[in-house]
This record gives sequence, C-alpha cells and structure tokens, in this order.
Amino acid sequence: MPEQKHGDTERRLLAGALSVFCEKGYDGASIREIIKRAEVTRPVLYYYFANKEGLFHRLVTDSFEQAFAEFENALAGVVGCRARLKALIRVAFARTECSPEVARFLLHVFFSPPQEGPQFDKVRFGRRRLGLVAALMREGIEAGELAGGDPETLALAFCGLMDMHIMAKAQEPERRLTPELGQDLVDLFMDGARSGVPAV
Amino acid sequence: MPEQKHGDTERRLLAGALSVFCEKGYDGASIREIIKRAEVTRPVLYYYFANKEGLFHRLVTDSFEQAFAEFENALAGVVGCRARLKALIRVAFARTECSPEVARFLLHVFFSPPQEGPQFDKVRFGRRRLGLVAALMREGIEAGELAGGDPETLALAFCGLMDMHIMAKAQEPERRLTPELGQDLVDLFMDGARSGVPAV
DNA sequence: GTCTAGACCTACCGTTCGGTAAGCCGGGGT
DNA sequence: ACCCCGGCTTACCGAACGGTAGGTCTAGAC
Repeated sequence: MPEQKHGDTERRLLAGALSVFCEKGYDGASIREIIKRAEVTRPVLYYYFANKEGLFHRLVTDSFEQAFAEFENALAGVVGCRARLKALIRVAFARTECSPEVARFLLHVFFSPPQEGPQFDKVRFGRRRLGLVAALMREGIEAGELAGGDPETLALAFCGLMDMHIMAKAQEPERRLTPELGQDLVDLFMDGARSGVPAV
Repeated sequence: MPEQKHGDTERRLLAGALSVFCEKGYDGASIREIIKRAEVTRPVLYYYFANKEGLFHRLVTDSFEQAFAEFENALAGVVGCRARLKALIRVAFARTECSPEVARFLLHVFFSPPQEGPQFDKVRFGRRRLGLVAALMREGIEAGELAGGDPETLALAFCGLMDMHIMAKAQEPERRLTPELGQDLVDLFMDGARSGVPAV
C-alpha cells in the first residue's frame, strides 16, 4: 500500500508544479505555492525531489520525452513529406487540445530567457525537435517532393507556423486546434498562400 | 548640464535593465544586478522609476512602440501583398541584427507565462502586431493575390515563421538574419515548399 | 553669501525566498 | 514485544529580495 500512496503523492507534486511553473515561470513559481496546490507540506517535496531545480528538470524531461516519442510514433509507417507533416501536426494539436498545460509549459521553457531557471540546456530539447522536422524536410527534398532550400530553415518555418498556433491557443483558450486546421496549415506550408494563378 | 546627466543616467538604467531582463526574465532579474550594470546605486533607480514594475513597463512599451512604428513606416507606399510582407520582414530582421536584445526581449515578453512579471496585458501587444499582419493578409485576399483562408490564421503562420527565426538567432547568435533570407521566407510563405511539378 | 532643488549617497527595513533539523507515527518483519 | 523504516510533521534557518528613510553634495538663482 505504500507503493500506491507514494506514487500518488509524487503525481500530485508533479501536477502542482506543472500548473504553477506554467502560470508563473520558473523564478516566479514558489515552492510554497507548489506544495499548496499539491496539498503537501514542504519537506515532502524535498523527500521526493532534490530541490526546486530537480522537480523542474524532471518535469521538463518527462514532458518532452513523452511528446517526442508520440511524434516519432505518429511518423512510423507514414510515407511522403506532406503526409508526414500532417501526422506530426495532428499529434501536436491533439496533445495541446487534451492537455494544454504540458504543451504550453514546453513552449514557455523553450522560449524563455537563457538564464531563467536552472542552467540546463533547454536549447538541446528545441534542437532535437527541430532535428526531427529538419530530417523530414531533407527526405522531402531528396524525394523531389520539396523544391529545395535549407532543410533547417524549412524546419524552423514549419515549427514556427505550428508553435505560433499553439501559443495563440494558450493565450485565448477558446481557439480550437482542430485536426482540419492542422491539415490546412500543412497545405499552406506546402502550396503557399498565393492564389493559384501561375506566377509569371 | 543637469539635463545631459539626467538623460544619460536614465539611459544607462534602461540599458542595464534591458540586458538583465533579457537574460533572466522579469522575476529572475534583481534590482541589485540592474543597478550594478547601470553603475548606479539603488535609490537612483527609484528616483527615475516608481519601482521594478515601472521600469519594466517603460521598457516594454518603448521597445514595442518603436518597433511597431518602424513596421508601419516600412509599409508606407509599398503595394502588393508579397512586397509588403517582404518590407515587413526586412525591417524585423534588420532590427534583430542591429539590436538583438530588443527583439529578444519583446519575444520573451510575448511568449512568457501569463502571470510572470506584472499583470499588464502583454497579450495586447502581441495582438496589435498580429492585427497589422492580418490586415495585410486581408488586403491580399481581397486583391486576389492570396488564395483565401482566415486572415488571422495566415497572420499567425507568417509571424510564426518570422519569429521562429528571430528566436533561433537569439539561441545561436552566429546565425545571420540577412535580407535575402527574409525575402526567401516570404517567397516560401507565398509559393509553398513543394516542388513546382504539379501535384497528383 | 545664502537658499533651493535636483541628483545622488549610506544604511536600514520587513518580507519572502529555498532549504533543513529533528522528531512523530503506523505497519510489516522477526 | 520489539524494532525499523518509509512517509510525513512542526518549527526553524540564513540569504536575497524589493523598497525606503534621511542625509550629502553640487550648481544655479538671487
């Protein structure tokens, strides 16, 4: 029975910390508020985690690894650049809709000032995701599906297009990130915004 | 002569605050470090600004208003959606290259957690810029230059594509945001990433 | 020479922060 | 009956925080 209680308390702590970090950022979040939301006293936090930084680090890596794994799963077996991008954005949007805090949290961490919070390499996480997308772009170019250009630039553009919509939802939660919107965004990325009349 | 000294001290304070806020975020920035970089004692800060929040607010509004004005100037007299987008991104990239801290600062503020720092409406600033871009898109649609779709969605996509490159430069300063890159990004946005061969 | 006011200083305040020492308590093993 | 240990408690700590009281110094007005 201790097993059950142990896991539950830890989960409450992680949930409380996620919501506070998500609202106030690392430095703005206080241990006192985290334990309040987790309905736990202070030393309990230090029983489960080394310190504030450890709790934060755990939260970041867990959230990121799970999201990243889902991205990779979504791509398995899907062929074609356009279809793969659609699979990617579908998962990203679905995740955001069903657990907005996690998505927000990761984006806030990624976009936060370099020295906010612990000194660990948030940039590394951003780059891993970017690398995944850049690989898609490279495949697309080699397959002749994409016109060309720098794969990393294309990846930045696509991630920007996707993340900006996720951030927008964070700021106005009534905005819906539907699968259809995701598909439209990929089509926009692939086909461009200009009207169909042939340019020149 | 007091006039000169007065302005200089205030400028040093603003510059110091900008660099600290930019590195550590609002909550991570301490008054002590700001005054250290400004080479000023503490009460001097409170002589020029009401408090930490006032200093921050001044910095945000000044930076934003100047950037926004430059955007509007850049658009004056330019016709055609593609050309207007190119003018916009050229100014944004040029600003980032010549004063990276200001650009970073604004993006960090815009993307920061909702309750980090003072309770003022950072969302409002984001929306003003988005409104500017959305208006461009609306014009483009009405002029038949753009295929259609929701102007706000198009604006989000374009801002994402642009901001993501600015953030990327913030994280690896050796990345260059050249005018040519800006033009290429607009062309990417307009024409899409897919190769020219007709799909299907 | 005296006064005033703007620009700035030293020294201090109360609060909140992250973190810890030391002990309580209940259940399982022996 | 005993102990042990995992999970938790109350009570406390030093440090850093944002902010202020009150005095000093200098330059210009008269």
